Amino acid sequence: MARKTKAEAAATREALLDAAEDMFMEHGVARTSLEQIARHAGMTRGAVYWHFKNKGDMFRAMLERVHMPFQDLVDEIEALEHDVSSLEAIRLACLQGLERFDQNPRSRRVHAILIHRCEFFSDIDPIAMQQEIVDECRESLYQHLLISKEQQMLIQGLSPEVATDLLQATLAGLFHEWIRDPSRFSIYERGVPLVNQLISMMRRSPDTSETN
Amino acid sequence: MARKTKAEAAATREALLDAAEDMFMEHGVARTSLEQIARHAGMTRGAVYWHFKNKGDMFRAMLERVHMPFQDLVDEIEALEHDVSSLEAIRLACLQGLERFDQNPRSRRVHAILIHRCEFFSDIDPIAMQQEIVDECRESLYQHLLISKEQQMLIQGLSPEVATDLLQATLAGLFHEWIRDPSRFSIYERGVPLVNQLISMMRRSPDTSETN
DNA sequence: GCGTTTCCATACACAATTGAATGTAAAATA
DNA sequence: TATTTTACATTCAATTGTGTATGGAAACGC
Repeated sequence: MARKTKAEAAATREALLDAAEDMFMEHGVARTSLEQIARHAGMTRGAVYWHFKNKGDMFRAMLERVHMPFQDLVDEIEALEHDVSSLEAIRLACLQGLERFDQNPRSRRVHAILIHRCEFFSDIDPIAMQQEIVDECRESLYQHLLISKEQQMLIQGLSPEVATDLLQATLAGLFHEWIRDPSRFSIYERGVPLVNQLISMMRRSPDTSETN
Repeated sequence: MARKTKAEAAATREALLDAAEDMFMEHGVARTSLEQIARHAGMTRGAVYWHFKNKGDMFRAMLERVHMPFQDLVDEIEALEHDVSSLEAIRLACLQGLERFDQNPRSRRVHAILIHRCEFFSDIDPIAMQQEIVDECRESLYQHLLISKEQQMLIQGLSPEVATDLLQATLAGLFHEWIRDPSRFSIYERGVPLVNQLISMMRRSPDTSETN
């Protein structure tokens, strides 16, 4: 086989990852062989074993193409329109996140694979990967809700801990419900009223003069 | 091999399912062979193929041992202590469900397998199974929240649809967070304040005289 | 008590993957 | 331009899992 340009080689690498996404999504990770992936990309297993160590390595590379921490969303919001309360920043970051998922089919597909199309294999632990993502999001939420509490933005009797549990659970539940079959509804359209309703129920009304 | 008593045969069937749960949980469904399951139960594949058609059939049987619809919980609540509002019935049913999960290790394990330890295989579609469970729960919640709305139990501006989305998402999110690693926290201890807080935020306070 | 059925072990044939070894022609490099 | 890498394709050996067929002894029906 003729050697390819560096650019061409990079292109086949991407093509292999695209093919992997396709096959993983359609048949599940365990039930797709490297042969199937290679064929679907118009190559052979030789190409796969050149670019990746094995299926686990391929999976990892697939995930790295769409990684997007929640804190980055908050940072973007706070950088863009400053002078906004932390509770409002959270709300806007959530809405922004929903929009991203709604409009980035690759991110959607990869997350669907991570959650519903794979189990253990080789040295990859998808559950641990999900845990990492959730923990990062949760920690970010908690930090901002802690500030919200200090800023007297939360209704009385609502601790930042419970608020975090509530928001995180709601977002996770919505996400899981949606990712199970994204064609059923738009996560954005269902999520926006959900987030707004929840945040509004948690936000202290400014006129009342409650203490703590 | 000698023939066993009917009782003995039933016992080995249960033992095989127990072994399947163990191995599925530990290594994932795809990566455990029927040989491994049989060995772990102290038998051979002959026993497996006698009691079950194949791995998919075994999986289905495993699920049937722990099936528990949400509506049954509500029915139990309403049968036990009648004269309770539908919103309160939902709340109690949720708490009851949390307690069940907390105290039934088999149910916990099987659900963990369904959600995190399997993907497609043979004629089994785990995602569709999850969908069925969620849809049943969702429909039950919706019916009762519809009644709650008619009974003027919900705060103004909260539709039964959004209330359903909210409750279902929260429960699902909590459940997923917990099932990912049940040793991290007790779903009951975290869930009780979560459910109470959410329901209380949705419930209209009785003294005010809002309309609709 | 006798035939039949049941419950399971053993053995076999078959297919599917995997990792590695080898080949090769063009691109890089010097 | 000569040499060395690179980017794959092809082939091979080995493993693993599956479904089925067969056998045997004890339990069950009568």
